[in-house]
Amino acid sequence: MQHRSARPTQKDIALAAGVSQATVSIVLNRAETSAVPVPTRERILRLAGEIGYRPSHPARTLRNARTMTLACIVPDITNPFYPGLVRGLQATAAPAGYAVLIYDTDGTPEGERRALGWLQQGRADGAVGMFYHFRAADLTDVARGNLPLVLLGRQSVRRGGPPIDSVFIDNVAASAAMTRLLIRRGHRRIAMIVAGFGPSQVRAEGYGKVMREAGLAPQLIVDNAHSAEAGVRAMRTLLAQGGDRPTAVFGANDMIAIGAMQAAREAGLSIPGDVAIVGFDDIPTANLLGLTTVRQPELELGALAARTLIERLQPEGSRTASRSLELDFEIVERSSV
Amino acid sequence: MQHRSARPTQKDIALAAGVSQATVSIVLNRAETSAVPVPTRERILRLAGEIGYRPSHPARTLRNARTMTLACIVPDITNPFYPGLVRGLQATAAPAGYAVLIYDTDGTPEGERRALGWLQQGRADGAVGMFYHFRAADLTDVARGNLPLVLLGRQSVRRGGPPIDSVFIDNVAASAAMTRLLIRRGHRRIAMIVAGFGPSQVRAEGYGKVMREAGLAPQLIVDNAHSAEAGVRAMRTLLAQGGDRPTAVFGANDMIAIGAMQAAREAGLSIPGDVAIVGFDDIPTANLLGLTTVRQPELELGALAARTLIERLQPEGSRTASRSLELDFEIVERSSV
DNA sequence: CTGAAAGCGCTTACAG
DNA sequence: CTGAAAGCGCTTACAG
Repeated sequence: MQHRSARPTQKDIALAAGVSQATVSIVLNRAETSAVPVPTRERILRLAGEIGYRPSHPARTLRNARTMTLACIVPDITNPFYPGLVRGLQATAAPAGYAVLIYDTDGTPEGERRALGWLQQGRADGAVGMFYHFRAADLTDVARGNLPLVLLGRQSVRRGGPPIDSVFIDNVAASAAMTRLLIRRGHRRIAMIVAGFGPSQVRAEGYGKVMREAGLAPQLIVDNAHSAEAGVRAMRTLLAQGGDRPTAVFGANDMIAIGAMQAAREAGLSIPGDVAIVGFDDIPTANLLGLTTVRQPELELGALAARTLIERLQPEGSRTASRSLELDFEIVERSSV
Repeated sequence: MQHRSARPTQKDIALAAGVSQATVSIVLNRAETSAVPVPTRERILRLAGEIGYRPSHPARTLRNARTMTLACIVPDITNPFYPGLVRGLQATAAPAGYAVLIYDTDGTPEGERRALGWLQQGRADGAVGMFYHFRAADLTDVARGNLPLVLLGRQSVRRGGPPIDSVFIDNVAASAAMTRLLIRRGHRRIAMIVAGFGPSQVRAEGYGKVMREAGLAPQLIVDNAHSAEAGVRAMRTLLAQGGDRPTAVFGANDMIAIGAMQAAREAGLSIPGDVAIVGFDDIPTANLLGLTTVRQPELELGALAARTLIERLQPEGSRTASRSLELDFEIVERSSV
């Protein structure tokens, strides 16, 4: 009962059909009916069905040097931005025959290193990933192993080395636009809550630029995570400033912004009456909470990343130079401003 | 530049070190220093480092008949309940050397069939999954292929066949408890919004039982998804009932409940003043929206599923009978009641 | 038209 | 102490 009924192989079919294993392989894989006489062909197909034959994925992988698997490397799968990305990725990958391997790096250098180690073992044919702690240069090793990489977020142009593509929205422009919106609404004391790494960096850049251009003093609160908890902590710090506290707070992502909203409400403040709060990403919750934010088209980003990766995996795919693919963002105004 | 620098293999190291490939394998894999003389050993290890050797995962998989991969099959990764589960799964799987493959079935029979097909190709050593359309009996084929399965949700006891484990909370008891809470708060007209499949079924059972015991008439609104959109649609239907409309609405999961909240607010109703709303799962957003709900410990469920699977994959693991592992739920009261 | 053979990169008995 | 060989399950030239 607990017995391992070994999975049937082509050899088993060949034995039953009285042909060679190679013939079985040909019948099962090649469309051209020409080679094998129809009766033999049909006998083989019938037996394969009866016996419950399934091709061995590991064997095919070794033989064909293709895993038919794409890896997706994310810092935190529980941040709702990423499941949307994964879904877009998978929706494009699955019809093309690719499975999706997920690595949650937890946003740590060790996690990212571990993910790269696995990639280098040939677990996937390509990867799309968001790295906080590695730059394109660090990733060249991986890409050199003939493993196409699509990075989320813009990358500096590299010369030489294997192509590394990227898909992204213009984070600097988006956070600049959001900052301008706040200024237009009359805000002068605008703080931004960021983490010291990852997407926070470019987003802080757009914010800082616009603030200085407007003659306003940027106020960055740096926490160590892109989470709601980080937002709560930072917001409490801001509120402790008393009378000088900002009238508007920009979270580097929606999770941070939502945490900030929570902390503001706990402190008895109304949004946007006492303080305006905005975020970045447009995760589903943002809509429910009325959070004004920057919409990133995560499904499209995932789908585009998958398409780019799959193109690279075509025979001629490695010929073209690195591509930087930019999608449009959108400022979504809701009730939190 | 675009050249494929083929990945180095044990053969390359052997060539450089002047030993056989088998010796390289032994040095790289076996702890016992005994067999190979220290200088040879060190030379091999040094060369392996210099040459940038990484074991080929596909080759190991074929040879060892183990993929070191666990599959996770979910109906909708964008439902925030599942990323938490995935995270718990991965946090336990990764240290044990297992990668996690994600399949989003979209809750459709085709999606589930495709996932099972992939499993049968030997892409993973085991799987934890939530199936809407297949029952344990349908899954026996997969399990018979010596692929351990951990189902999310209680399964009817099966006799014979390979063991299929399950991890779950008592959904019937949980929805019964939630329904009792609403009754205790004085509600009499309590409706439940469900999908016609998946976890909705057992949850509707607990609700119906308690309602009838209390002499109240159950009112089930059946939609075809466990999404916020489904909640919006169903809530609009309920509100169209006018004066007889329910004073409390129970969503079969939090997404549905959140949709219902949205529709209620759009209709100008206050929560819980005009209508109480409760959900099921306790996704992160529930906390932010003040939704009273049933807490499922998703991280623990994921971790427990991973541990159960990994135990099954041990040499003696297939000996024990099927296990049904129940975790405790918790009613989390917030402001929506 | 079909079979025998090589080989993908490993691990593991088995010889010497 | 180390090498030669077999084999995991496939695919693909290459012979006949």
